[in-house]
Amino acid sequence: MGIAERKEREKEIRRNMIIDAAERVIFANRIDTSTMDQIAEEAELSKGTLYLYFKSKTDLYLAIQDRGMSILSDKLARVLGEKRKGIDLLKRFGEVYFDYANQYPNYFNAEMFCRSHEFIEEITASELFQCTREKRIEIVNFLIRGIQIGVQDGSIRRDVKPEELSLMLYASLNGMIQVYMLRKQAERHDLFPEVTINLDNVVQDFIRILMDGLSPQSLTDSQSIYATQALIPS
Amino acid sequence: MGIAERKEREKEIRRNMIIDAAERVIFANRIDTSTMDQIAEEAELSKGTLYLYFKSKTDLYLAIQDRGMSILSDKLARVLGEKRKGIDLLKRFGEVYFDYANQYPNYFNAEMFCRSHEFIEEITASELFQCTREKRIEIVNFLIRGIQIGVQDGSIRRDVKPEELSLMLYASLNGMIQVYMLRKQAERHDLFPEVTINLDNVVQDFIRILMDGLSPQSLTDSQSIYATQALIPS
DNA sequence: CGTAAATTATGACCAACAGTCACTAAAAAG
DNA sequence: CTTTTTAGTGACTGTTGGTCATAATTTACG
Repeated sequence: MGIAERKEREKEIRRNMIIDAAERVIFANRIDTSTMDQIAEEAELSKGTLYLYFKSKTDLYLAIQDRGMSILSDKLARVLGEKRKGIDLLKRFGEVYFDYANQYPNYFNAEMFCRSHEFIEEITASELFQCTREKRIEIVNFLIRGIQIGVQDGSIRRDVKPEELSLMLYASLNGMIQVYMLRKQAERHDLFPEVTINLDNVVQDFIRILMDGLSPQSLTDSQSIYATQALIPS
Repeated sequence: MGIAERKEREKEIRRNMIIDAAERVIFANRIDTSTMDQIAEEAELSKGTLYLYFKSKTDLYLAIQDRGMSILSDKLARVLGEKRKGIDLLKRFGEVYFDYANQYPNYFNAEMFCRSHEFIEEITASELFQCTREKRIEIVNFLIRGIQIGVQDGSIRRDVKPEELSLMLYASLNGMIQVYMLRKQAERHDLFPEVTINLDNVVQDFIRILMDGLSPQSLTDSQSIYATQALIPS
């Protein structure tokens, strides 16, 4: 039975080599200007072989995204390990996500691309999509955990619903970073030099404003965001 | 010289008919599965003619996006006309943007698509892009105006920088609505039925949390988001 | 008018590219 | 050594964005 296992391993290695080649090609250009022929050449394989390992070009990009999600998930897991107040955990989550996007802009792009195509049949059907989806759920669960901790230790207002708030944090920060990345790119290309915003602080400041909105003291009763008290999971 | 003017008008009309046809085709499917041949047939013109009016398929989509931006800009201008406290203006801006996205999901999609391709040479070079860019700047200026009003009437904390905050509001809400739209779509297709978040409230709640973060009372001095006091434009 | 010039429209054609498949090569099984 | 299974190949196909020589229509002008 050793042969089957060895073959399995070899297949995995080859698969990863293809992804490596795809990253080299796609990250140097863009997904839409990279061709499967280029990737095949970079991988020193024929095009047909790529299709033995990936259903489509999109599927291959999904695999790239998946690598990114793994990295991000690991980083966030480490944060959750730090013993902090809930609100500080959330802040750190935000900062870590931002750092990640800066460190791996190409993975962040892949994430954005895949998400914007998320509900296209082709993608939803892919196994890889399911795989990434689980990672994303894991990430959201980290957030939820942080929120629960914050509600219990009193650093986060008690009227938030963890599931909803986690979505908000993820989605809004996502939008912020997206715009941040675009502007950074514009800066690099010297487009729109008339715009002079200190980009590097603006994401940080956004995180702080959001955290302020989540602090218990920010809230007068009349402003309570929810009509009914949320059930706080134990 | 009346002939030149009439021709100009006729050209404009034909141009708009092409955009109409393109909307019918693209909104019924998606940009990437719609072909120029389909659009040409829908417009009852030959494909070559489309290229007399638009440089490329993307350019045509840019024109569609532009329509959306006009609608949005008008809506926001109307809000600014209402006499309200600054913080309430911002809240209304957010709600109006959200309503807009619900009312014209296809235009919102176009906006997202075009923005994600914003710094590709082909797009930046287009006149249409410049046109839309001006509208977007206009929109951001509405926000800035609202923030300035709020700072002056005391409904918004004084330490925010209007230019940066406007970017934050736009970008983060954008991210929120993006995710909202995707989830809505998932709901419609009955994907992931295990996720049970009340989507319709989550955007509203997000806006409220953000507004809480912007209220003057939300801030203790030690939490001041900016190390140095921002210059408040008169 | 009628004819030349300019404008507008056409659709056959081209190049690029994702994806396929009949065939070959290599490895494993017997 | 032969058969069977698995892995890999690259010429080929269908589709599509975009082009261009040509045709139709409109305007200018003697």
